[in-house]
Amino acid sequence: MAQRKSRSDRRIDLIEAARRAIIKHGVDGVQLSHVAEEARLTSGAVLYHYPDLGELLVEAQHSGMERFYEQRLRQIAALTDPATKLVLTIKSGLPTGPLDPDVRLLNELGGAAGRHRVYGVLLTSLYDRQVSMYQSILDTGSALGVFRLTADALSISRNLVALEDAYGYRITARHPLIGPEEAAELILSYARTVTGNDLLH
Amino acid sequence: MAQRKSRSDRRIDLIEAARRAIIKHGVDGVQLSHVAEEARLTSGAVLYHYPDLGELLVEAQHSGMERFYEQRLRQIAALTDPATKLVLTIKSGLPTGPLDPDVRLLNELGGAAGRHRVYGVLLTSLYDRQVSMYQSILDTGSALGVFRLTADALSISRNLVALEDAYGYRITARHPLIGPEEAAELILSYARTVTGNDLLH
DNA sequence: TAGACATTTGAAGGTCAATTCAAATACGCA
DNA sequence: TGCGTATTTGAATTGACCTTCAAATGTCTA
Repeated sequence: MAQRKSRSDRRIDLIEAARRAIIKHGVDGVQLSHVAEEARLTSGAVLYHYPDLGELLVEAQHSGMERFYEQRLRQIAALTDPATKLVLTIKSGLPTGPLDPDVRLLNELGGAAGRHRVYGVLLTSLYDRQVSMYQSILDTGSALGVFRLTADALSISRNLVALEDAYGYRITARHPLIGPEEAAELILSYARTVTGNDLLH
Repeated sequence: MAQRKSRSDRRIDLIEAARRAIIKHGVDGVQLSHVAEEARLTSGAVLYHYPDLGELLVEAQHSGMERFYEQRLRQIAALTDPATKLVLTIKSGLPTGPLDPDVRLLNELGGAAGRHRVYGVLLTSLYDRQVSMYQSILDTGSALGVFRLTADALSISRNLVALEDAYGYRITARHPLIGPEEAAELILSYARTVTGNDLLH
């Protein structure tokens, strides 16, 4: 028998198991048994904690997104220079490689968002928060005279997040010429143009 | 009984039916019965033409992509002015709204591309061709002195396609503030900066 | 240590989808 | 018109998954 765990501990395990299962089989392909296997439990045990698999999947996606977002915030929290901040933020939005689990998970949502309203809402809220993140960096840099923006900070931020997203897809799809470094360079090329800053790294 | 059709006609029908089914249920959620229903046939009839559902789905995605790409080429074929061409190309890469079937279909691939190599290859090849499309417009405009590029045409093209992709996702996910017009404006704002052209439309 | 309770298992059942195939049906062609 | 063949149906089989639940097992506490 698998190790017994408290309700809350087990739920955390199950959410992680669900994340792995989604990455392997897709939001619309995951089965109860996949999650059970990832968690090293039987289907019955999973059902005991989450009578509705759909709810577990939504929670898994939600927690995955939060983790991704908070990681990004944490990475720049200590920094002060807007240019350094911007460069690091761009890099933190890209997968480390085709197998990066966080980005893989987010990518699974792309298609599902069009079909399941919940996922659309989740994805939209993540996008908006990431935009705000960039916007505050750009505004600060602008106020300090480090950046000379060629367009409003909101539009630039929206484009920056959009670029991250798209290259995330390209990288997980294994584009032979575009990996994490190349993608970062492409986004930086945009960022340099619109900020008028060299953005050295 | 459903109308009898020739092998080739029925296969075309089935590919269209599969496209609709994928949009409704996702690549990993489609079932034989879904496709049969869309085609107004029984499962047996579908199996008679495509013994392997997986192959039908790949063909459906493939043909959907080709159609999307050729539509775009056709739209700009008659135009001569690079600026007009660029503007129209940008618009033709965006969905008409959250329900646009072509973009919905493509979006379904995003997640699957990380799991199924075939889909990754398909998606990558579409991306590369779209990049070439932009690149040729930029090169021409540059040669004519209409565009004054702030970076190499390849990088700009990659970013333009990336932006289209990403806003396609935002729109199908029903972002409350970003629709087809707003997305076009955002991409145009980038295009204006990097081409030094007003890109009026 | 014993009893109570929470968690997990494993088996049984029902449902649903894929698959197979013989029979029916419609079409092309002699 | 009638024969032969390609296409489609419908029913039967099989297998997979979900769901339920009684029993087993571990943990906590009195």
